[in-house]
Amino acid sequence: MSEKSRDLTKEKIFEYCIKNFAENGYSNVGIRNISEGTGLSTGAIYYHFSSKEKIAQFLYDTATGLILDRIRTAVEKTANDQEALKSIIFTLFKLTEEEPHLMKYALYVKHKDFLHEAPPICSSKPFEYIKKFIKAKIKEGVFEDMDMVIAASLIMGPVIRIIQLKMDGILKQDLMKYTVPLFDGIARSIYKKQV
Amino acid sequence: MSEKSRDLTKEKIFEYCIKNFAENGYSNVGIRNISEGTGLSTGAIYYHFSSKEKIAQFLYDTATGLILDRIRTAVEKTANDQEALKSIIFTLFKLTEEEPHLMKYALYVKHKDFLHEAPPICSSKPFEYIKKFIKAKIKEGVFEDMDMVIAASLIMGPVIRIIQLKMDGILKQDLMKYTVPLFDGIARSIYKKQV
DNA sequence: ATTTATAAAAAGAACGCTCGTTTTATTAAA
DNA sequence: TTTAATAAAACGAGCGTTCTTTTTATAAAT
Repeated sequence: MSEKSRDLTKEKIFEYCIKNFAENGYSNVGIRNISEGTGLSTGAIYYHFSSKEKIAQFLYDTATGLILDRIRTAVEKTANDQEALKSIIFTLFKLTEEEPHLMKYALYVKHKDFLHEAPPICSSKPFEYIKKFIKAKIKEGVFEDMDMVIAASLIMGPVIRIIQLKMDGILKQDLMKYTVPLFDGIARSIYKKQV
Repeated sequence: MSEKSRDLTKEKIFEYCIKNFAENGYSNVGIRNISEGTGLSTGAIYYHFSSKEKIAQFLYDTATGLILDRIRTAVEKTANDQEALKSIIFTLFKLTEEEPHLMKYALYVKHKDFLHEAPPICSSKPFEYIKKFIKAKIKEGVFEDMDMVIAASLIMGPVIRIIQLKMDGILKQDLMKYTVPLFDGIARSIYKKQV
């Protein structure tokens, strides 16, 4: 069979699983659920993934990869430092609105439960990228000189928190509207005072 | 049997479950695990809790109650506003160091997966209390006037984030040492400028 | 162009195991 | 003697996975 067919099937599994793992929890979604939801047989699923865990692994890699791509593209497009951080926040908010399942999977699903090799989400590709970004800004003197742990928490903490509020259904409004006020708040805590 | 005996058994189950649910995930801890871990039979467990879900419910109520108590006590002991927020942060950090399983259970375990009645953790007792606290401070003019969602995220986001870093094993150092620098950062973003 | 050979892909029944729970029996306390 | 508490075996359902069979696509041979 063609490569197209294989990719199509894998994509079907990806689509269904990322949605349902995030929504119902990894343990609450069985192979038979996936089978029903995708219209594939258990045999077909096991032909493409040697185990349920391998599906989760594939989801994890794909999801973190997609998020990283979006962030990197956003940063590379911006000219100045002030805009870069704002752009990261905006991108994450937009991604949450556009692909809530992707974001839910990346932030919520307890990967440690079933992915024994995977690092905790805070050490995943996108977060590592942002960490490097922060470190560079401190070195350049754009951000106040402070402990990396403190800086990373002050910057990403509020962003993740507000995303979770949205994903929990507490926040009904469009996340993107919060970009500027949240950025302003974060900026006060980390940007160097211009005396 | 005496009430003491009943409470002792319940406590044994509580101790074992809060530790293992947080560590291994609700679905990965079976009744037989609990039985082995506590030295009780499945019959004994089901005599005290009519279902596994009821255990989780009990853990949730107890854990959030304990955290709320600690926060409330801390706030009530402090005299001025500046100290109150710092005290909340310190208390949460201390609690993380002293009772990591309690904190892990409260922040990590996906309650929605099995507790269909329970609110998301951000709407639990401790968080509601802190929300009220923030709202009051804004009204009093201590905190800058801003959207509640923004304020809550700017304050609790970094705190939760740093706690998670510790619980993930990324942060090795004592959390309490981060109280002051983190508070200072948060303060810059929310306290009213004294012009 | 049609047939045939080969492997990829999918189907679906079956297996063994573990789960949450129930049942029945036994022990300890009042 | 009656009830609270524990023990342990048993039940049915559902799980992840494997196995065997059938279908489908691809390419070479006629």
